[in-house]
Amino acid sequence: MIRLHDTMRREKRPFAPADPKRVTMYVCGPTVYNRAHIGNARPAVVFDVLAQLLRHVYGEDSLVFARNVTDVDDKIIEAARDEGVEPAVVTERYERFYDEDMGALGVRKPPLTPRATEHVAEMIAMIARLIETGNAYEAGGHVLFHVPSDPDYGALGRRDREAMVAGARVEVASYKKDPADFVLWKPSEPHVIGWDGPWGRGRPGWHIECSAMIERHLGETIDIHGGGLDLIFPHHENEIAQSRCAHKGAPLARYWLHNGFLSMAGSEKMSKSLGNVVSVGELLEEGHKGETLRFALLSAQYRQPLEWSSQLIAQSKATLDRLYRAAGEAEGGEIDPGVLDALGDDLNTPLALSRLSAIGDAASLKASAALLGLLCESSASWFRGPGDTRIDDLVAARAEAKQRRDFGEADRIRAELQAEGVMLEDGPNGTIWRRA
RNA sequence: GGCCCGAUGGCGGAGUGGUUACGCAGAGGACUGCAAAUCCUUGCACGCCGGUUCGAUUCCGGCUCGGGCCUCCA
Repeated sequence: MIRLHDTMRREKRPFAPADPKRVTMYVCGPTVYNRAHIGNARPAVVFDVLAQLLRHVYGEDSLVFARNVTDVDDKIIEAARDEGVEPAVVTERYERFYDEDMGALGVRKPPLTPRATEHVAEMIAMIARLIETGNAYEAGGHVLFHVPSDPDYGALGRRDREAMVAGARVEVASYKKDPADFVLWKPSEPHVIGWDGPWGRGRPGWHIECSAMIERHLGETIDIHGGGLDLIFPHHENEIAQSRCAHKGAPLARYWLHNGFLSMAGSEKMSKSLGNVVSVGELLEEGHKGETLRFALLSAQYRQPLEWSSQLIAQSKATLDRLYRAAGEAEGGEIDPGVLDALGDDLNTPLALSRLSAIGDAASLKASAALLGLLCESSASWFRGPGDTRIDDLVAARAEAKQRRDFGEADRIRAELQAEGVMLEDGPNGTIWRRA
């Protein structure tokens, strides 16, 4: 049984898909205008684990999982202009980086990764419907969603209109009927990327992208919608309003999941604008393995805050080393019920990780860890990477020295290897080496 | 200002109305030529003040501190 925390109800409740043969999940993906930082990786990893769990419970082919790519956006337009290239050059480059970085973290690419630019027709159709239903209006070349037309607006973030208006820190555009109204379609100047629509040449607003792509690929009401905590308002709130109003009141999602944030040692949230970010690419270049980073991201339950630090990485590496030793090259085990239970309880990954330590059978350990996307490579490649005959030769020379009880020479070789990060372990079947 | 979340040992982090995980690091021991690895043992905690209770780290209230959202943001 799976229980999930639903942001809409602020409680954990049993998960029951509308159709167990077709479990639908949508997660907000990246806006591709720069490299992903480690905080961006948290939802990718977390929902990857959830996807694996759902596949395990409902069957490999029962999960319909989409993660969008936002490839039209003002940040992208800006980045492209700065570089003097077409937006597609920017988006293609960073989409590829995103796939590489997430791949390094063991994130399986979702079966559906719809791009916004390939769904403009669907967005236009949905906007037109919203105008027909009286939930949207055209003004000053823009099309805006009229928030007061939706009495249920604000349920996800528990926010009333007064609060939204009172707290608004933005200047309200003059063409808005209501300060809370948000853009569905905005005009594009001639030199800016745009599409010809019923309201002139323009481009879609951010929120309508997700609503339209969900409708197209998953349906009107989906089982799970995920994303970061900061998307609750306004992004998810607006998605909900658009979709509900376009679908005669049908709710957009049955369960809303939101991951908590990563912070840097300095305490504040990691964000691009604060500049306290560390990109996944940088961490990999520093020599950290993707799996170590993945383990670190899973060391706290997904809704809890997690402080990112070099110590966290080191602890994760040390723990993984021990697990890889225990797992060895075993194969074909059964998934441990304790691990399954822990994951089923709102994705309690730290508890699942602790259960891993208690598993005695190596094959079962490996199978259970695989559910978390861990211990997926062979123990040998984890510790040694590509073979190295020079090290093998030195190890053999040391074995010879030990044979003639020349421990001075043996220790000298060991120290030499240690200096370059190669650790030796003498066992009953000879010496094995590994990289630190 | 409004709304929301968190506070557990040296570090990470679960969980629970009463006997308090697990991992990392540390200490002691076994093993080893010495190490490493492994195994055994071990020390260390539930922010503050009230309340409810036979009993609270766990429930309730207040406080302090930290964080998030209210603008693009995972």
